[in-house]
Amino acid sequence: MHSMACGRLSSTPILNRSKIVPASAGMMASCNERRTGARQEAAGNHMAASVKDVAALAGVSVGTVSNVMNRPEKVSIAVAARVQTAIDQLGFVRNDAARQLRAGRSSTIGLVVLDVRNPFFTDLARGAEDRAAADGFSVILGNSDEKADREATYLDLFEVQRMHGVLISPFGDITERLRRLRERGIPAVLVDRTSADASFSSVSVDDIAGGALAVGHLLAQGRRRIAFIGGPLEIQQVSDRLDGARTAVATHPDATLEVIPIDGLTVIAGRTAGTDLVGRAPTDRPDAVFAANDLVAMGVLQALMMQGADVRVPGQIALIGYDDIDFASAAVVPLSSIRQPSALIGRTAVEILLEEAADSTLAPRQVVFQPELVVRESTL
Amino acid sequence: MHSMACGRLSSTPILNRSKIVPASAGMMASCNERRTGARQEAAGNHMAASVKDVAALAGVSVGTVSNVMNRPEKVSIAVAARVQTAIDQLGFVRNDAARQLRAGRSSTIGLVVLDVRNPFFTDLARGAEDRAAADGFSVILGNSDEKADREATYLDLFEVQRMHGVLISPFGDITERLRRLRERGIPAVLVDRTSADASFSSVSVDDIAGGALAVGHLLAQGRRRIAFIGGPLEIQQVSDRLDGARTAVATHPDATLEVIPIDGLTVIAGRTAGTDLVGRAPTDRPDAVFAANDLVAMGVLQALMMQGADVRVPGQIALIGYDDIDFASAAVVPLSSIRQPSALIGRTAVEILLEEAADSTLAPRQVVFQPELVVRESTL
DNA sequence: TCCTGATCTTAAAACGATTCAATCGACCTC
DNA sequence: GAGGTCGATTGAATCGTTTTAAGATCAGGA
Repeated sequence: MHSMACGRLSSTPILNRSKIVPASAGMMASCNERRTGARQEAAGNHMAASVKDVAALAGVSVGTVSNVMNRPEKVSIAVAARVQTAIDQLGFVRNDAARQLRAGRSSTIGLVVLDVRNPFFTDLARGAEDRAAADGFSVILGNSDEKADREATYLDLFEVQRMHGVLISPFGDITERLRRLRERGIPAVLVDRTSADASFSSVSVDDIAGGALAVGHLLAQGRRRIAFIGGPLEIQQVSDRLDGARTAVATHPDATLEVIPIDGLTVIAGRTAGTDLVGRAPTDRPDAVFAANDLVAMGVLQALMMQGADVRVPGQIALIGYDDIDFASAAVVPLSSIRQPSALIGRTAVEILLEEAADSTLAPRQVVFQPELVVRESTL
Repeated sequence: MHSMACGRLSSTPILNRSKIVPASAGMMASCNERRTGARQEAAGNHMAASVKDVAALAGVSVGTVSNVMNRPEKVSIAVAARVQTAIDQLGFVRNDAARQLRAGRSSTIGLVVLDVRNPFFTDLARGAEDRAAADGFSVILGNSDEKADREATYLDLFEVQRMHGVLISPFGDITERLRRLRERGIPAVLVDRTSADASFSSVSVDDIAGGALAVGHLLAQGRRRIAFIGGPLEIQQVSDRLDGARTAVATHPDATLEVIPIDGLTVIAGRTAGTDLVGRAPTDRPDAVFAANDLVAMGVLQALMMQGADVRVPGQIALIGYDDIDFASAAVVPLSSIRQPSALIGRTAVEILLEEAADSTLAPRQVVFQPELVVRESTL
């Protein structure tokens, strides 16, 4: 491990069938290393100062130094000032490991999300961080990437670190694992998912309401021949959104709902379904499409707007997505969508977590937020 | 903090001018809370077991228990088995705070990235995690979101946690801050950026080469009237890519480079520039476009492929982007792009970091990787 | 003067894992 | 059987902070 030579490391594997040509032929990822002659000032490492050093410099006891930092009201202003000066002078920074050891647990909250690239989760994380910071807690973020082993690795890490608590959008069934954490004094709150047996608190969004909201909007715009494009239906979120769509359609006697299943929530799958619509006789087409998420919606939009396709959005077909990702507003025709209150979910989850961490006898709670409709050009 | 009432929390602020309609009128984000009657099994919290408990149960000393976990070769098989049984039986999990306190520093590496939504950084993080795990280290991820205060908050956290080391794609000029960390024994390695005065190791990608690679490919495809769309040029990455483009064009006496500046690397800006091209007389149009990144390229593509526009890609205009984001391959016309070896950067950075953590006298190194060309339909 | 509080400060005992010098056996050799 | 060697095991010291009971100092009232 100590002899990393330039170019010895293997390159990233190629992920698809595209032709790849490295910049300098012969090496997948060649590298160029430069070493500066300057070396670090020898032994600048003057052993990080401890409370003991601060106490000595300020001429007080270590207990007083601790009080200055944690309960300033217990110490006279004169002494506090003297200690503060010493702290600044030595550049003292508290050793959190020692603090945690004494405290019995960390003042950090662990958050594991399914996909850190998804703006929903980053916004959620932001909300959690903000709320945690207000009470002096930090949040560290783990990305399970929908892989059980990665999820487990993070939970292990959080356990040895004796985290204050854990927020998680679970991938598999991990209630057993979470139960064990709770026995150790580490509470957990589920985000974006509900706990099957309600044994853990959760904060989630009502996807059924979201589906009803989307289709209700299409109906309110005068559309009647609705198509739902999404799948696979095994995904809870997808089937919930479809259920919502059904309930909305049921309120209009003359409205119909066509379900067009696809095999994944991707742009490509959406485009395929969209191309299919383009190929139909105009009278056979729906006059509105509800896509299970924004990626699918963008695929559909691409197909409809393609050169040669004679379908106008929203003229002939109104289109609405779900999730309100950044790209939704940057689409050729800005996309209407359903937005989830991501940051609010994060904030609320932290709030509940902190309460449970403070009082482990609290009964679990299930909080369900309602999504919001974002109207843009694609449904006007 | 102990009395969170449903609905008391304020909703997320609205980010753009879109019309927003909440699902249930009157509340921006209404919520629905359910409380289960069941309460936690009283006092299941049987105080987490410590080495002492394990030692007692196994009938050995604490030192031996520690040896079983950290230097199994120093302990007889019989005793090791006995201790392991005790560990399993008690569900013992090491308290990392105590371990760290004794060790003097954490076995965790901190990583701060500019934008956690950017696949480049998540791939980089993945590479870093994998490499770190191989040596028994963990990586925790912080998202500075290009905000100096968030960046500073993470560095503070890493300092009190006495991290083993820090990887960072810096936002502002933080060499002073990093120098302080280094004095405390926490080395830092810059990723995706080079250190101005070479006082820190860095692992980055050669954007000039990337620009040359992109345009070289266009020229090799027989294109001669190249346009570069990107901006603002103050961004180092943008101007480097443009410089690379210039050097490539200079190798062909009959090739020309038109620079079309835009005010941001967004889909919208790209579409505006693209619409401009569509408006030109066909003979005034370039026959190839190099967009400063994939978002811009997608905007350009949208404009060119729009209903009514009579421009074919790659027929009339070849198009290449930069970064190879997921969307690039899912575009209407799959987009050629320049890929950076993200995971490799992460791996290498960890490798260097671990070396420097082991030997603080090592001179800083600058490693520069070469990007790769990914050819798809848009340039064929 | 002495006592009573009030206020501020101290010293020592935790917290839990690691480490290292010391000890203990067991076995071998002379 | 004494001395030596080697491996396995022990136990006390250690890391840096927080906490707490006890101590010190001072002011004011009896």
